[in-house]
Amino acid sequence: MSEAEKLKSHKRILDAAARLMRERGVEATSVAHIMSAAGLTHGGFYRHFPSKDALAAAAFRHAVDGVVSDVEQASSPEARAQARDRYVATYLSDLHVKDRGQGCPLAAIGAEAARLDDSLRAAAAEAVWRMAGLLPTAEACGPADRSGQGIALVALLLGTVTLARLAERPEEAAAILSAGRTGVDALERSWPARAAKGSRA
Amino acid sequence: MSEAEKLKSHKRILDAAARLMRERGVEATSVAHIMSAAGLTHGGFYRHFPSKDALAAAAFRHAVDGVVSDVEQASSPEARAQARDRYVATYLSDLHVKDRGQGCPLAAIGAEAARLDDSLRAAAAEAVWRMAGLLPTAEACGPADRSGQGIALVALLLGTVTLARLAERPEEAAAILSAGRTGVDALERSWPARAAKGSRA
DNA sequence: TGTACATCAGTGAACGCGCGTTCACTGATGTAC
DNA sequence: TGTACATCAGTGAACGCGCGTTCACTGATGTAC
Repeated sequence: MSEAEKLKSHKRILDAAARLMRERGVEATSVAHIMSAAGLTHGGFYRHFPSKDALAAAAFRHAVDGVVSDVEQASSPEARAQARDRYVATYLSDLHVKDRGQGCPLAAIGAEAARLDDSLRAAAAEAVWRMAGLLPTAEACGPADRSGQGIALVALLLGTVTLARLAERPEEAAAILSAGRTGVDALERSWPARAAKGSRA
Repeated sequence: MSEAEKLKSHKRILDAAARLMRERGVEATSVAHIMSAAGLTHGGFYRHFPSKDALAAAAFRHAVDGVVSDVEQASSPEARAQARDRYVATYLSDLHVKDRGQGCPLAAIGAEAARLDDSLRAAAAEAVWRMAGLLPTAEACGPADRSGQGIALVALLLGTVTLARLAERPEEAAAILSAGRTGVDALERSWPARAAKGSRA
């Protein structure tokens, strides 16, 4: 049992947890199930993580890494803009609605993270700002509130996929995704400058 | 034990379930806990509902009723428009972020509903269209796709509150709510007509 | 190079606990006569 | 009006089960000499 093999096991556990927790929820996924999916037995779990809560937080960060790395690692502004547009298109795709296990962890378990262990909540809160940082566009004219625009885009994306996952018929899900795309266009096109307190008339 | 008393018990169970399931999630709320909150013991539960799943679906609908009735029952178009604006303002309020137990069930347990019992999923899917029907504005010029606008507004509202609930510090939550408000303004102001397939350039 | 030993990843039985559901029972209700 | 009886909401013990976590053990690794 070399150190390298332990690291491999560790990664398999993280991968399995990140997938299963997004597919079934954090509470509904048991330590034994995760270990079994990683090709191990449940007893060895505590050689890798001090608790299920600690694993949940680590798995959440691991899932975020997998989802945002494409955009974050773009080498030029042009490549980044392209990766960003690809990210939005993939986010609002039929595949993302069906494949919870590899999708956005905020959409899959964000609401659950808010009421479970605090380290999981903190991991999810980090993900909010990390994802929001990827999304603002330069298209809005004038001194746009880019941070607010990023947050609103994350909220719209997350909400759209959450709604689409509730639809029974594929046409309903498609209509919801389409509405989300139109909404994204609107937020990209006309985002205002940072407003004085209370932006509503 | 009169029939009226049974109805009172039934309503107490529904009220307790609707609140607790929104506060703690469906799976994390036990039948015994709900019955105890309703002032009863767990054994009597099955005189009221055939299963916990059936209760979850009924409680979800009950929660939706409580949340949308104000707008749906408005007697005139003017009263309805006012109620709608109040609804949006309340939705994106600090109180809603803190008070999950009385808030929007889609924001609290929508993602969970998508992967649990099918009757719960169906109840949540109904709520999507019901809420989306309340929100479109007449402000957009031309033949706007009102149905899509309603869906996008629900998605943005739900997503914004989900993100705000993850924030640790009150200022972060306030910034997220403010971004959501600005986003709602943008979607109200400039929603296009129903687009031909594939609205992105 | 060969041997004794400490380390520790992984195993699988065991723990105490809370879950959803069942069931024999209680006792108040309302009807039949 | 008074009595016998069926109904059934609610009680609380019990069921089988899966959970997170612990622990004695196994056996391969790598170091000390």
